[in-house]
Order: sequence, then structure tokens, then C-alpha cells
Amino acid sequence: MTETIRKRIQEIRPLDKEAWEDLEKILEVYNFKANHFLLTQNEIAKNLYYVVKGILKSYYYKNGKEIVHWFGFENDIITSLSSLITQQNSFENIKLIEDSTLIGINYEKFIKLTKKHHSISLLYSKLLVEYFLLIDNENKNKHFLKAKERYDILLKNYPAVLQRVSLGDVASYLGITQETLSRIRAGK
Amino acid sequence: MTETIRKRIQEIRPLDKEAWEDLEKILEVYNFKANHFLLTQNEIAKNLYYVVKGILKSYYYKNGKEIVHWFGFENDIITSLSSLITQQNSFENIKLIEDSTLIGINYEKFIKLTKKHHSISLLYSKLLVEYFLLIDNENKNKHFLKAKERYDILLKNYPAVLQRVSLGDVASYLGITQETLSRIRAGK
DNA sequence: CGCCGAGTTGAACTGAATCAAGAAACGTGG
DNA sequence: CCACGTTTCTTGATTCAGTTCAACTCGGCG
Repeated sequence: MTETIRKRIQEIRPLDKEAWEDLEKILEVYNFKANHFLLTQNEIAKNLYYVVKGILKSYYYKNGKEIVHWFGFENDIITSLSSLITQQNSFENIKLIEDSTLIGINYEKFIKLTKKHHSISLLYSKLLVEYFLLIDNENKNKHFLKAKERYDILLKNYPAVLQRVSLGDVASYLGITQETLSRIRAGK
Repeated sequence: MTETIRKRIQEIRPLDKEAWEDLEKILEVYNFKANHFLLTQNEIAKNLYYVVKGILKSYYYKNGKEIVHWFGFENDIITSLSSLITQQNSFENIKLIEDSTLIGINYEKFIKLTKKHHSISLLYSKLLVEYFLLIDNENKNKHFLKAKERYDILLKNYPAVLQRVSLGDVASYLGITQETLSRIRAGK
């Protein structure tokens, strides 16, 4: 079961045998039902998760309404990184959209392993950098692109997104209303 | 002259004496005139800069128009981090708004020092994390706040911004037109 | 003194939000 | 496996915030 995450990690930064064995010991496989919460607002994040199968969303309440911040798909490594790093309350809720299989990694234990194994410390830096580039890119897209353009990019990256995520959630992620996305999609 | 950056670095992550001496050797003090470019689109970033005195802006051309991405103020450490990390072409232009005093740090030499000094390697991680939190915060603000709210935050952090940056640039940063910002400011 | 760039103000226009109603898809229990 | 209720999506009409366009003010500066 941990085979898929091993492959993903090898891509990011290969680990030597002992490092992987130590890391594997702290991995936990979870099967959660749709609507399960991985994290809620005002809670401190404790884990990273690797998405084996399923989809999840991060969102925030504003004026009583959900605003979707991002989605996690298969092979993504997700968490509230800012909460993990600062050990302060999370800004966002993370909730499963589908029944999902996840692999959880306890952050504290992981950090201990970065001190024990050089290769895990290098993996951690790479992860931070990868995460940074992801957020930086999101940030640029939000600044420079219109909702329609961001929609096209999302579709290109995850063509099946609308089969698996509700139109309302996608619209919220794009910063527009469901009605407007419906019209964009219909090409009007 | 390098005293201000030394203080700033000590805040982020204290360096031992030798590490600081090695780091100081690769610092370059620059005095640039307003409108000088630190980096242009399709160029690969080579340096980090610390802003001793002055203001600069990052912007991108879309349909022939400048769109301002961010500002750098006194004490900020700035660069196109994504270009630096990936060593690919920069997405943005970085240009001085005022005559400025900057301290430049060559990235390649800096990375060499992270290998020589443990404390500089830790400083680098801290810088990455600090930068990440900054971008993450910007990203969230863009997603969850309206232009008016972002304007209020900007004013709170840099009350003098409108004395030093043109209304048009601030409006562009906020993603609205100069006319709209003028009306927001007038409280209409 | 007159020009120029920056900011303001007004009026018309427009794209997206809101409000409202109906159609389609989905799943749950009989 | 159908029937019914619920949720999701579409479509239309109206409203509204923000853009665009244009004219005007103000404060340097040659």
C-alpha cells in the first residue's frame, strides 16, 4: 500500500534504504468516507497526507459561506503547511469530497527523521521548495488571469474535475458564482 | 553599511562569527537611480537583494499594460525566488520606484556558503520558510479579500505607501483601476 | 507663465452577481 | 426497479459594482 508514496518520494528526492525504512514506519494508511474532516479551522495541523485515491478540498468560511481554496487530487501531498510550520491555528478546513485512501505522515516524527537522515532532510527541503513553487504559481495565476483562463488551466490539468467535484465548488475556487461558471462552460 | 542587513539576518537566524564574515564578503552595496531594472522578464535571476533604502516594484506585461505584482520596501529581502530556484526565465520585471540603496547577494555564492556553514544553511531554510509564508498569505488575501480590504491591510502595513508609490501602481497591485481606488480612498 | 503628469470626478456602459424559476441527475425506500 | 424527494445544474431577468472614456483640477517645474 505504501508503494505509491514510495515512488512519488523517489521522484522528488531518492532516499537510501535505511531512511526509507524509518520513514515507512511512521506512515499510516487511512480509509476515510466522503465528508470526513482532515483538519478544521482553529485546529493545529499535525500531519501531512499523501492522496492515494480520492479528492479533497480546502475551504474557509466567510459571511457564513464556504469559499474553496484548493483541491487535492491523487498523488498530491497536502496539508495546511502554514499551520504546520508555525504551529498556529489553521485558517482553513480540509474535507474529503469522495471516499478516499490517504497516507498520513506525522509532522513531528517526520522532522525528527530529517535530523537523523541527511537524505530525509534533503527530501524535506525539496518538498518545501515544491510547495513554494506551487503556491507561487497559484498566486500569479490569481493575479494575472481571469476566471475563464484559470478554468481552462484547471481543466487541462484535471480533465475529470467536473465529473468528481460539484460545479459550485469549482466556481468558488475560481472566485465566481456557480451560475457564471455554468454559462462559461456552456460557452455563452 | 552592511550593519542593517546583519541585524535583519540575526533576527531571522543568528549566525556565528565566521559564518557572518564569510557572508559579508559576498555582499555588494549598490546605489541605483529610480527606474533602474534589477531584473527583466526572460532573464534568469542571479541575486537576492536587501532593501536598505528605497522602494521597488515587480510587474508583468499583459496586453501591453503593466500589472504590478508586489512592492519591496525597506528591510524586505526581495528577488524572483521562483526564477532563482528553478534557474528559469523570470516571469516578472523588477524596477526601482525611487533612488535606492540595496545590498545584493549572489545566489550561487550564497548556496556555496550554505554548504560550508551549518548556520547559513539553517538561515537559508528559514528564509525559504519566511518567503513561503509571505506568498501563502498574499495568496490567501487575494482569494478571500476584496480590493478594499487588501487596500486597508496595505495601508496598515505601510501607511506612507501613497506618498511614495503612484496611485496607479497601487491600484494595479490591488487589481482595480486607478479611478476606483481614487473613489475608495475618497470614501465614496 | 504655461505645460505636464498625477489625481479626481462625472456619465455611460458592461460583465458578473443576485434573484428566481425550472430541468436534470441522483439516491433512498417502498 | 420505479416513484418521490433532494440536490445540482441551467437559464432568464434584473441589479449593481467597477470599468471605460472624457473632462477637469491641482501642484510642481522648466
